[in-house]
Amino acid sequence: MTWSPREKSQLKYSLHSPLSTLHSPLSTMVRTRFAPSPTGYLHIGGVRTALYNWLFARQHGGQFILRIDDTDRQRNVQQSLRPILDGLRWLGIEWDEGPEVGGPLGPYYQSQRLDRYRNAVEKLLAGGHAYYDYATTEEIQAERAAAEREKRMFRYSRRFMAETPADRARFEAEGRQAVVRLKIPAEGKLTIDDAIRGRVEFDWANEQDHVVQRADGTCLYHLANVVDDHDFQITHVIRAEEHLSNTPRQVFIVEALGYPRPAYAHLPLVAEPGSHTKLSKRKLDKYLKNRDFAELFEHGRKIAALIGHPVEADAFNPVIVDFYQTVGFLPEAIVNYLALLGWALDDKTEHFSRKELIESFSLDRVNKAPASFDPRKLMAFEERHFQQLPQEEKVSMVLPYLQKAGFLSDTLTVADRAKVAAIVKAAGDRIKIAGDILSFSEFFMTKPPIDPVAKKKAIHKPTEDIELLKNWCQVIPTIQPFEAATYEKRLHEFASTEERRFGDIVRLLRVALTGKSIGLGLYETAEILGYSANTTNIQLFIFDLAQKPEDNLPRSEDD
RNA sequence: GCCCCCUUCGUCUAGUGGCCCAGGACGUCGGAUUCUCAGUCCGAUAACACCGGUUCGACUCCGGUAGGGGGUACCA
Repeated sequence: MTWSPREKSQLKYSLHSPLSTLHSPLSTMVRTRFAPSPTGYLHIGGVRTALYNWLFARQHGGQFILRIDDTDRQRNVQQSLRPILDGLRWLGIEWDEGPEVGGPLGPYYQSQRLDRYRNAVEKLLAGGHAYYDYATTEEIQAERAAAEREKRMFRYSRRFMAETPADRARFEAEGRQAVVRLKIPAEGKLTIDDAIRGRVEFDWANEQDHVVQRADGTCLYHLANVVDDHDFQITHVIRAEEHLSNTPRQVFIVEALGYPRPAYAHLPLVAEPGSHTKLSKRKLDKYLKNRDFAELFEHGRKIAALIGHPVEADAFNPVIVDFYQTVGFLPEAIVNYLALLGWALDDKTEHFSRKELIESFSLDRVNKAPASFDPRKLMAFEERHFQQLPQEEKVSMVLPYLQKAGFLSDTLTVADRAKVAAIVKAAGDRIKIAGDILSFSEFFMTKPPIDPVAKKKAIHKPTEDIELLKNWCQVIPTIQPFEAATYEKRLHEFASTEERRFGDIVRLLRVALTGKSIGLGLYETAEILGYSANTTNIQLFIFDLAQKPEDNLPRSEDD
């Protein structure tokens, strides 16, 4: 069933009725959370979930909590957490409570809350909502296989359920060990009013007696999740759609424990480019076959290679946030793009500042269908946000890349900064990512390498071209002051006396000065390079032409 | 298999019964501008998954089908 926006917004308030009817200060409080498991990287889909939680909390003046789901991995948690914490901070998704921030309800690591879970299990057991089960894994598997053979749905027979101390003693005498299972009702329905999907109905008959505690006493995700959400007073559980099917068992635990039910909002998946399958970090090879994805990767790879960042590293992957941070994307652009991946304000507004997002975000305008990740559109947002940056900020963003690539030393001179500022200004919209500054390396080299293809394109007749360049070198000292405007004027005068097409001269000079066929405007290039580099680069080029005549044949028709 | 969710241009989306022979953005393709590239400007292209029903009228409501996705763990 679908809901009108009005119905939906009414739903928003009636949903978490246990809280809103309390008339306590809690009723107006919004608390959301993002609960990553420490995997060592921040997935772009995870960021979107975190972002929506954060936006929702900020909009309502509530709190955004970061909790670490490390029930499964005790080792290297801190190390695996680092990229996640750094990534979130870089994107400006700050948490009010959680790791490195603390908070009144800590600890914020599941691995440090085990006693809480144990208590909950006890309570479940005491209330008759769970039971000790002594079946072995093999026995369960056998039942499952039998069900499959008979083409009926598997449901555990509860053959080794122990509800009395006597039962327990009997099974234990056989050397069996107990897990704790949920005692799911045999029939009946469960309705969930999802803030995004509307009303969703489940049949208890389709649920399993899920295990909540292992034989060794450790507990499982769903139990921990529910207990933590309650302990942290989470009012709105906003998470990916993959959890929708798991919600019944969580609601079961919620009710069995007598907790108030939080509001649920299940977000559509972030899918692969051009598909509706969940975007995965592990399928880089597959995505690289997608032209747009490959282009983004390649763009980043070039930058990374120049700054000595390992491009074969696991985290160097456009599915992972680290990629964008490494090559110099703007957090604002990523946030803007991701906000729109599954949500829209209206039929035209696309460009949002963080503040605007906080003001206009709403759960009831979140879409239901999976949204595929479009590298191209992300890039478009990056371009737009970068364009709007003040010159000074562009310069500050770009400088570290020149330093990392070894074009500038760690201690910057005023002249360095001025030069970079001039390049950034002349580059205009050519710089889209901070790392793009590295495509203007010619300004930082005493002898820029000459691109053979560029050279071939610019050369017509080597001897005449050399002659032309020599003549131009005679003119250079007369360019006073040595600036773009005067350079342009002299060059036009020069072109008319030489009787060569202006475009040809420009092309030739560009290669002579920079070694490339593409670059900034020629006059600006000349000005930034300065008087001496102008003459020496041209002389080096002439030398190159004279040395390797075989390379300098005029290009043929089919070139 | 069973359960749940989803379905508007290639992609992100607007659309809450007549405003829609469907609007915006990215892309793509043309064209203009410039010394290259980027940008900018102008134009074009392209979608309501399908079948029934309800209604004077359906992208919008209902039913079904198909397709896609998720779940079904002593993973999270």
